[in-house]
Amino acid sequence: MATLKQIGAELGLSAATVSRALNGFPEVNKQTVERVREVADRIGYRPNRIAQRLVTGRSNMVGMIIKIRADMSADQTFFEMLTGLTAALGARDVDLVLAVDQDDDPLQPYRKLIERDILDGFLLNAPVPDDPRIAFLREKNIPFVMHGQSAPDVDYACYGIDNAAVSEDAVRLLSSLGHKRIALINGQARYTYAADRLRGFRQAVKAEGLTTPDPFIAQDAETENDGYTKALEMLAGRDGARPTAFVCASTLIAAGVMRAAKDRGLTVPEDVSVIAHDDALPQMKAVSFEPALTVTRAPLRDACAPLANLLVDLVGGATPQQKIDRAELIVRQSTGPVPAQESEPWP
Amino acid sequence: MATLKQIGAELGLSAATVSRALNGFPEVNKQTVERVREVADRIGYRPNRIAQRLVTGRSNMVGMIIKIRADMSADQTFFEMLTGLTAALGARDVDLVLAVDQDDDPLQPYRKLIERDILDGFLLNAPVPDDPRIAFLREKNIPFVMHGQSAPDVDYACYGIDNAAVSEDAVRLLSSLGHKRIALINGQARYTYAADRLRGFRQAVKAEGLTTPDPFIAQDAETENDGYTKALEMLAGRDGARPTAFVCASTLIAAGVMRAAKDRGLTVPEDVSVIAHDDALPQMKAVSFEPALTVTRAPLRDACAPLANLLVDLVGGATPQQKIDRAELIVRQSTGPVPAQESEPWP
DNA sequence: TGAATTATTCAAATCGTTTTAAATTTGGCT
DNA sequence: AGCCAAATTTAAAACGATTTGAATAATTCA
Repeated sequence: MATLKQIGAELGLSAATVSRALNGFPEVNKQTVERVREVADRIGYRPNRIAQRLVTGRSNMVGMIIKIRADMSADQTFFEMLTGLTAALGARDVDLVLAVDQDDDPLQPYRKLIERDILDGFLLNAPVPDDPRIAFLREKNIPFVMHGQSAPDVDYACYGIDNAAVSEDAVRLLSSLGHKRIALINGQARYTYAADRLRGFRQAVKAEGLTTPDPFIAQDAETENDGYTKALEMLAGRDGARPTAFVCASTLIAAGVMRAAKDRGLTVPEDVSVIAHDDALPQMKAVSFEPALTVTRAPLRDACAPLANLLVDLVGGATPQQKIDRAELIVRQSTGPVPAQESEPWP
Repeated sequence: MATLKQIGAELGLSAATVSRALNGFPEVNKQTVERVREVADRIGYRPNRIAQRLVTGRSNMVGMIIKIRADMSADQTFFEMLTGLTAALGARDVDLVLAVDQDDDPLQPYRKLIERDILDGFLLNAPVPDDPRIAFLREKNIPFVMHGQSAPDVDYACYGIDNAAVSEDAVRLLSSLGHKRIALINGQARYTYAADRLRGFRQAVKAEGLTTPDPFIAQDAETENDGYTKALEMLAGRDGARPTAFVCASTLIAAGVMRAAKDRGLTVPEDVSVIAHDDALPQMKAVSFEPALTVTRAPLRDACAPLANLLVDLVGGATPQQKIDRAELIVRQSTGPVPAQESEPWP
């Protein structure tokens, strides 16, 4: 392996000058920079990361803990994030070290990795209210960036979408189409994102002068089948009134809802409108639904670069920044005007 | 952070002696070792990995590339392996760096990580015949361990199970129960493991004096639904004869096969016997099948420690070792004697 | 007791880079 | 020529561990 010293020897320069030349310091003679670059290229010089890290005190590695659910099912979103994050971090010359959370104690894997003492920071995801990881990492003074946020106003670095607005946009659209009976099939209630969606939903429903009775708000839906069974139940109705519109936590759930509608002999969007939040996962494309699905869209992949950059900057000494984007509302064919005979609010 | 020098200063010793004391060198006075240990414990000394790595030339990190399928679906087995591998590697003080294979070129992610020059070796999985990664890594002289093997006899480090024997055991069991019409629903044909299973199946069928016509050998089954549809097809029979037994690549596929049998009005094991290979994934437990599933069992989790140890040893200079274990045959209730009226070979 | 071992310990080099402080060269100006 | 400032380069220290070769202390043997 080529070293700075070797390059220096070849050119009659010191390692220090070579280092500066390659790192673009302004005080190096332009011709010298040229010559150094040329030799470095020729012999294929690559800086020794370890040496670099020893002296800078940074490792250029960040960690991420994967939380595996009790049933060990693989999280579809995980690969999407993993792909995007390794690419975004790689662009800034940072590597991702993964570990798995298999304990009951959510902090244990962080402790283990911190003890190793080779990571510059952590990427956190799936925040819950009062997430214990935040206090823990903060106390240890270890940089981290959260995907999403554990509460509406936080002062740690985070990036995510406005989940309350996601529901609000959906409800407003449906209300403008005349819908008065809007159901929600929400995700895992323990996560903050779901709490935010629920809050936004309730607020928007109220703001539109409507109500949604509890039986028509479902929590903890995950699979297509969850969407199917919950929608089937809801479509049985109450006192002869059934929801005319569904707000779904994911396109997967929306698929289940649409299947339920079909099984009940209802068509979308003539009888029932369906809108979902779309993480833009490759395997569940909203456009290829029949009819094409109206969504609030915020590709998970788009979060990767901001998260990576936020973290790398933070490690570099920047101050923690919060960034909350708004999901895009894309109206397609799964939402339509409320059917005339169903345009009354809940009895 | 505590350093060797600090400990030495406190005890009036040189850093060199402290280093040796902590690393158990024999030439250090026992009392000295005691005193050093005591101080190190008290101030919570942890060796600086980076410094250690600079001088030893090792990084104590190994890489693994995750291949994501075209549909981006998460591989169920991946999390199981990831969990076990991080634990097994961690026990030997090694970290796992992950990257994602998203290119058409299977070598690209390896190139990128190698270029980074921070990894001691690689863990490979899902070998295919003539796997290009082998020649590539070998040429670059980078240690690696394969989970499974790309061909029957190889000279690189690997650990796996005897996949030909898996099928042979299954066929032999079924044959001993009188079955003459045995079907195979195999996994992804492009992988070596599936080729081995097919080879073992054909050999065993022949050895038992039987045949299995091509329509009753299915390839590329992955999901429960694949198992369902392929079994449904096969159970329609040929010239009035249907398979009396199924050998399945996974418990998931077996679940589909059993559903298909049920839909055809057949009961397991009275009308149809089902045997599967069981990777012992937590979400698809063979014992909780109705009836409990007969399997060849080789927990994926059990492969993690051998793989980790093989690789760490290899990095440490050991010679590449091949280890092939035999899966355990566990007879439960899903296999039984062939029904009397179906005990004839294919017409 | 003195010499020869043996058991401990130490100073210094090493790994390859970055960075500080000092030294050298260059150029401009009087 | 002489002097000052700017431009460029260098030597050396630093990061924190391991390891080599040498030095010192403790023991053994004659």
